[in-house]
Amino acid sequence: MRTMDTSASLCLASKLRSLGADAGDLDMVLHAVKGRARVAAGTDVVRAGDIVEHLTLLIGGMACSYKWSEDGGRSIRVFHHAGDFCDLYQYVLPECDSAIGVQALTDAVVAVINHRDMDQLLRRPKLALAFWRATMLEAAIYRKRLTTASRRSALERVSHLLCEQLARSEAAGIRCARLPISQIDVADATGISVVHVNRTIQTLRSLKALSEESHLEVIDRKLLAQVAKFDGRYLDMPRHLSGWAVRVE
Amino acid sequence: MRTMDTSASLCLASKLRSLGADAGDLDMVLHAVKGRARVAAGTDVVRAGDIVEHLTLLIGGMACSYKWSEDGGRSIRVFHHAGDFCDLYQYVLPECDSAIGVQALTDAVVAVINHRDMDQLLRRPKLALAFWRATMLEAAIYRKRLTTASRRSALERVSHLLCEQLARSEAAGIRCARLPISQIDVADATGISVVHVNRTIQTLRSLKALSEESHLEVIDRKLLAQVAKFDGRYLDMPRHLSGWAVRVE
DNA sequence: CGTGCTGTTGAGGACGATCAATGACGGTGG
DNA sequence: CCACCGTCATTGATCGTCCTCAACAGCACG
Repeated sequence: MRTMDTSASLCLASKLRSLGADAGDLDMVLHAVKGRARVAAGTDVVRAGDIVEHLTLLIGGMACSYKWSEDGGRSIRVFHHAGDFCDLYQYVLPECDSAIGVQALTDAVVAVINHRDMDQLLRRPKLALAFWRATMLEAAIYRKRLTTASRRSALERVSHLLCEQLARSEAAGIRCARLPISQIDVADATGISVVHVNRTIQTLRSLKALSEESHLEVIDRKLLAQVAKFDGRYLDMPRHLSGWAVRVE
Repeated sequence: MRTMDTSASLCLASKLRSLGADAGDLDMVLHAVKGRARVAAGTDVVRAGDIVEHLTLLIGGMACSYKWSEDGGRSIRVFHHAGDFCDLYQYVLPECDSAIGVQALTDAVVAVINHRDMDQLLRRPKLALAFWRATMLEAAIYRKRLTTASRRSALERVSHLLCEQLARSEAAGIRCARLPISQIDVADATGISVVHVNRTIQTLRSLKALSEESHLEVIDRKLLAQVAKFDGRYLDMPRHLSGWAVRVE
């Protein structure tokens, strides 16, 4: 394994294993992963509009997929955590939605898998299913957000978003209550105005769910989850597949 | 082909072909399709909570996937048209989200493919990719709706929903301006209150985009698409893959 | 020491939810 | 045939959430 360091193979391996891949599968994937690189916070990992010939893999740090809407606003579709594939959809549906960009929220580490190599990897049925599941997991996130987005109050939406990111960053092995997300990011991800996001966050602070500091730091996860009506099971699929112990909150 | 009639094999075949499957793939799939059945409008095709051992295929008619939310309201996640798989996610992610039901909106015809047979089908790489793409197409719908849901006005959301269903029913080979959807369905799908959906539809009627009758009938697609800021390209992926001519509106 | 970005606060107003009632229509049983 | 019921569509009135505009404070940056 010259092309990958330990942390990289660790986060990718645990992810794929949890999706049902076996040891042989993992080995093939790790051999296909190329071009590890550092990206500074705030810069684009995948530029909107580029035609990509490879799949981008987020090894470390946090990023977001966004799109510019007609009216000039940025809309964030989803956040990415260590181990996530940033543009799997580009491989599955080439030429579709190439206007999506991926931006690093923190200093990040990325790697790539060429689409040509993906073709080979998918000849392994279990691996194909694992990749399929990865996209389904993302779809489950969209579905969940869809119901929360159109039906719930700003307080619920914001706290649900925070719960989701916290749960996912934990699933990626990072246990940190502070999220590297600005209030503007929250606004762009929820569709709520920045001003109202600010007031909402202040409400969460007064409830003692978030810290008083100006960055986003969760101090009472249980309360936050309660406010958000957060039920993380929709993210737990990997745990089920891999037969891990059910999480005890 | 004893198990399927012409229309059934037609709609399924054209769908899979557009997703990249070849003739041999199609043949295998058609052999795996079993148990064709009629379902009356209003009844459940897939009962919420049931553990299904097969994949349900909508051959004819229209249906919707819905879920009961905590507060007793019904939330519609997505509408299904002829040729759609109703519960592909159940195969990919067993035990996840089994609380989703599928209800027929019109008299419908359904068939099934056993999960065991799916395992066999997926050994064919092209077919696996085709199924993967089918779920990605659904995910694209969720993504699109996510941005419209959280950012746009009721008028845009409702008209966008109508445009989407019209485009999809046309993609399924049905060219009919009348949609078999009640205002309640629209409300449950958009997250807007029934009362406000009604007022919104009246606005669309006064704009001459919808007919004056009490059912939903589109009389000016162009205007509706304009109001909705509808760009159907996110649904056009099958056309791209199959190299079909680009649709001329 | 300006410049730009993020966070914060205030005031006014629009959009859409909610509650409540009524109408239209088809089906069902008398 | 008609009274009754359930479902869906429609209308009015009130009210709350959240958007918009506008201004300012803190902080990092050159």
